Amino acid sequence: MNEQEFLAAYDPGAYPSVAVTVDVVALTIRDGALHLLLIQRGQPPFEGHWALPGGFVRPDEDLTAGARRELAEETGLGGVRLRRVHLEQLGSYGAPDRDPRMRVVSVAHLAFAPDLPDPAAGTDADAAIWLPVTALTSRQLAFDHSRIIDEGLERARSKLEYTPLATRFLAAEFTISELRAVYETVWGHPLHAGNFHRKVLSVPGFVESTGTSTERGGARGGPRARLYRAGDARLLHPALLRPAREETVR
Amino acid sequence: MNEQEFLAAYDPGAYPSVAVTVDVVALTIRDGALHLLLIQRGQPPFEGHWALPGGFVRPDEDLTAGARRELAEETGLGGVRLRRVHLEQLGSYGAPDRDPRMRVVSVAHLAFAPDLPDPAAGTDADAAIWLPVTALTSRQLAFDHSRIIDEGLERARSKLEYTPLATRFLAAEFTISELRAVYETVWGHPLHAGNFHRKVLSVPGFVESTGTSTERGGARGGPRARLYRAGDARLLHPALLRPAREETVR
DNA sequence: GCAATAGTGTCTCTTAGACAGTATGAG
DNA sequence: CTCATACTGTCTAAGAGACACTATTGC
Repeated sequence: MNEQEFLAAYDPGAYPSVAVTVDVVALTIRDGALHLLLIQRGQPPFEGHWALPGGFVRPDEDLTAGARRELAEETGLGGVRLRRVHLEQLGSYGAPDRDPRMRVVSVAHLAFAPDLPDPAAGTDADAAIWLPVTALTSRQLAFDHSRIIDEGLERARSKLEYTPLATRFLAAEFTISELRAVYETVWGHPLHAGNFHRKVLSVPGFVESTGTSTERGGARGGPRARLYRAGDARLLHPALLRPAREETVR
Repeated sequence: MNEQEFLAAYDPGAYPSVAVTVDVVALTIRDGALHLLLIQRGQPPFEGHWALPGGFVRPDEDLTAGARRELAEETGLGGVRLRRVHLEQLGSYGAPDRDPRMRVVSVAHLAFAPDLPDPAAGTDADAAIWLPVTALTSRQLAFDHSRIIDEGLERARSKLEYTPLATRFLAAEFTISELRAVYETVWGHPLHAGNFHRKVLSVPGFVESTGTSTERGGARGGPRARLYRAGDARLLHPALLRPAREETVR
């Protein structure tokens, strides 16, 4: 914020120009597994590789608005269903050599979506799919998207601890078991059903009862479950902490 | 990531160009109060207003490297002392109208520094000061820096809960009381000395004993305090949670 | 009937926090 | 001496997690 800016006011070419993109790590749960929205690149560089949905931020749109637009384009979603998707900024990635063509700073976002239909092919011809995150290791991802995804997944795991955002993976009404399945899927390990149940109901504002129950019991038997919807809490207190593993702490 | 990019590979003028700056919310503790590094702008827009230190990211530097460079320029720091400063990315701010001259996306960073000398006037002629954060309300800040500072302060308060970064506000060796003063200053309310003491020592890897003590007791009497240095933990487990206030949760 | 599930009760261990108490050392 | 401070002991309440148990449903 010095002379350079002053000059820039009169000569827009005097500042170092950078391309800014928005990318989205969009997560959903399908068939009991965590899935990630990816597109297959149709052009070089990284032609044929998988990449995060994203694109250049437009002149008149905010960063988060750009991310929401990109998500809408790739999923074919709109209106109410898109509004149920949680979207937050994840971080910016701007290593000078991350794109071989030019200096690109990517503002990555993180999205939590309820189970969505298969992506409609967007305005562009790139193939888009929901890919299980367990299948990621064998894929060659474009740019530094592998790292962005890693940080997005860790953010997601962490967010489930202290926010009620797990409900964003579910329909408007859900059972405690379905909510538990979200935690188990995102955290990757089983939880104790009874303790989880009591814990969720004890956190103020996490869920509120609808007064109704499911029409049927579980697929393999069991009583009908009560239905809940998301409560008004924005933070969980006390939080639902993952069991701490020593290796993550040091 | 579509045709536009493909074109851009051949015509660097085809993508929407944006200026990218790095700004730094640099915090330190002086005289028992939390201080923030600000510079006074010498040019329009917002001439005479206070602003965060920052500037354009250079073509061959990473975002965080740019933030560290800006911090070094404004504080006159270098070498070992700069390396003791904690620096992390806070978030990016890119509302289309945040800078009246052109589209600017700012990648904000958050820095925790031990008590530093008064800023040397940097390469530019802008005045730089450490301002107590309590004095911020009466100041007109440039751009959206007021919001960036708010989010930086909240991030700082939150980070003290689950990371050992409070030690970054202190010298390499410190007493438990000094550490408690950091928490009290950043969180803005007093803590129980005895319980804090026991809690800090019980968290694995938070602090480790140096085996030495201070030369003198406190200014108003009392025994000499043992000295500690930062331990090897990167996360505190269990965390030191702020007492939850209902209004922050809803 | 059998097996799986929803939901509740109870016990133990850990932790947070309130409070008290002792030793030390500056003024 | 006085008093603030460093540090420790003890008690209580809350919460996490293990385990057990009942009731309900699909097959």
